[in-house]
Amino acid sequence: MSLRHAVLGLLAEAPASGYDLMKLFNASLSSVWPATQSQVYGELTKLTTAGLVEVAAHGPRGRKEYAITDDGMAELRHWLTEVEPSGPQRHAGVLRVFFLGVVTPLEAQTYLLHQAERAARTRATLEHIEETAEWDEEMISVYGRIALEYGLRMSATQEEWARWAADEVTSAKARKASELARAQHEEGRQSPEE
Amino acid sequence: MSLRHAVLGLLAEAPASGYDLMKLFNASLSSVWPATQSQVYGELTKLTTAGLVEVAAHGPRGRKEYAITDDGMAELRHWLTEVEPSGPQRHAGVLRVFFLGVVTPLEAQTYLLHQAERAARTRATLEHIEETAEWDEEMISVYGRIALEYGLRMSATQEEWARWAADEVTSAKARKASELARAQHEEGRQSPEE
DNA sequence: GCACGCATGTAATTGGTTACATGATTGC
DNA sequence: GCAATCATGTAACCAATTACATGCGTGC
Repeated sequence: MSLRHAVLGLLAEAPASGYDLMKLFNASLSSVWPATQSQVYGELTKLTTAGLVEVAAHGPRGRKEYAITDDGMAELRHWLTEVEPSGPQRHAGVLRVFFLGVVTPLEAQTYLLHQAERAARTRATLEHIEETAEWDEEMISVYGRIALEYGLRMSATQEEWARWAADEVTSAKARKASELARAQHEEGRQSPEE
Repeated sequence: MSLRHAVLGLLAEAPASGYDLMKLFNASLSSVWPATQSQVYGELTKLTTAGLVEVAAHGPRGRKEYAITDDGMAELRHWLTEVEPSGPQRHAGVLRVFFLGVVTPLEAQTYLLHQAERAARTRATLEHIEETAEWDEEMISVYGRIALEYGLRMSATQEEWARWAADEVTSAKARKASELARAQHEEGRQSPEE
C-alpha cells in the first residue's frame, strides 16, 4: 500500500490538491512510484474517510486543498520507521535474460547492448536533473539528492553489467565454436577409418 | 504482460505441468518475476486457448504436461527481440527516502543502514547460489549466470549507496548544527545591544 | 491405511491502467 | 469569445494476491 504513503509523504511537505499532487508525482516521483490521476483522486477520498488527511481549503473550480492530519503524520512515521520495505520486485529487463538462449547469440548481444544504452540514457537524464536542480539548504533536498544518487549509481551499474554481459555472450560463443571445431576434428580423424 | 512470457520461456526449455512451473518460478524466477499458483494455472489455460502452448501429455493425478507451440516460440522470440522492456518500475525502498525528512536524522540513518544490511544479505544469498549451483556447459547456464551477476552487482551497489547515504545524513546534520551554532553566536553578539 | 507430495482449480479482493466525461477560470 | 490550463471524478478492465477447495498416487 505504498501509494497511500506516497500521497501522505507529499502532503507532509505542503498542503496540495489532487491536481497539484499529480504534478508532483510526474515531476519527482515518476521513476520510483508512478501513479495515475484516477489513483490519486481515489486515494485522496479514501484517506479522507480514514481521517489521515482532511480538506483544509476550498478554492476556485471546485479545488480541494488537502492537508495531512496528525493521524496521517503518525501513520507516515510508522511506515517509515517500523514497516519493512517489501513488495515483490519485478524486473522485466532481467526476466528476458533468462530466456535469451532461445534467440541467436547475436540477437542476445543486441538486446544487452540496447539495455546498456538505455541505462546510459537514464543516467544522462539524471545527471541533467542533478545539474539543473537548485539544491537549497532544506532537509528535504538532502534526501532528494540521496534518492537521485541511487538512480545514478544504479544506472551506472546496470550499464556496466549489460556491457559485461554482452562480452560474456561473445566468449561463450567462442568457447562453443572451438568445442565444435575440436569435435569435427576428431570426427575427421575417425571418418576415413570407417 | 510478462507473466505470459515467463511461462513461455520456461516451457521453451522443456515441457512442464503447472505444478512443475510453480517449482521453477519459486526456484529460479522468484526474485525477478514472482508468480502465484493461481496466476500460473490461469495463464496456462489462457495460453492454451490462444494456441501458444498445448497439452502434450496427460499424466497421473490429472497432470497436464504443457509444451510450447510454434506460435508460442514465435511470440517468445518476438517479445525478446522486438518489444522494448518497460512496465513501470516501482521501488518502495527508494520512495521512503524522499520522505525521510519527516523523521529524525537518527531514524533516517537507522533506516538506511537497515537497507544496507538487507542488500548485504541478498548478496550473500546470491553468492551462495553461485557457489552451489552446477554450471553445466549449456547455453542456458550462460544466461542464468548473467542474470545472477546482475543481482550480485545490484545488491553490492545498493549496499554501498545505503552506507554512503547514511554518512550523508551525518554530514548534513553536522552542517545544520554548525549553522545553528553560528546563528546563535550572532544572536548572542546582538542581544546585549538591543 | 495414512501421511505426504503431486496436481488442479475457483472466488474474493486489491492495486493499477486506460479511457471517458465534465465543467470552471484565466489570460489573450 | 476561445484556447489553455485547472480541476475533479467514474467505469471498465487487467494483473496480482490471498484464501479456499478438492482429490489422486506413492511409499512407508
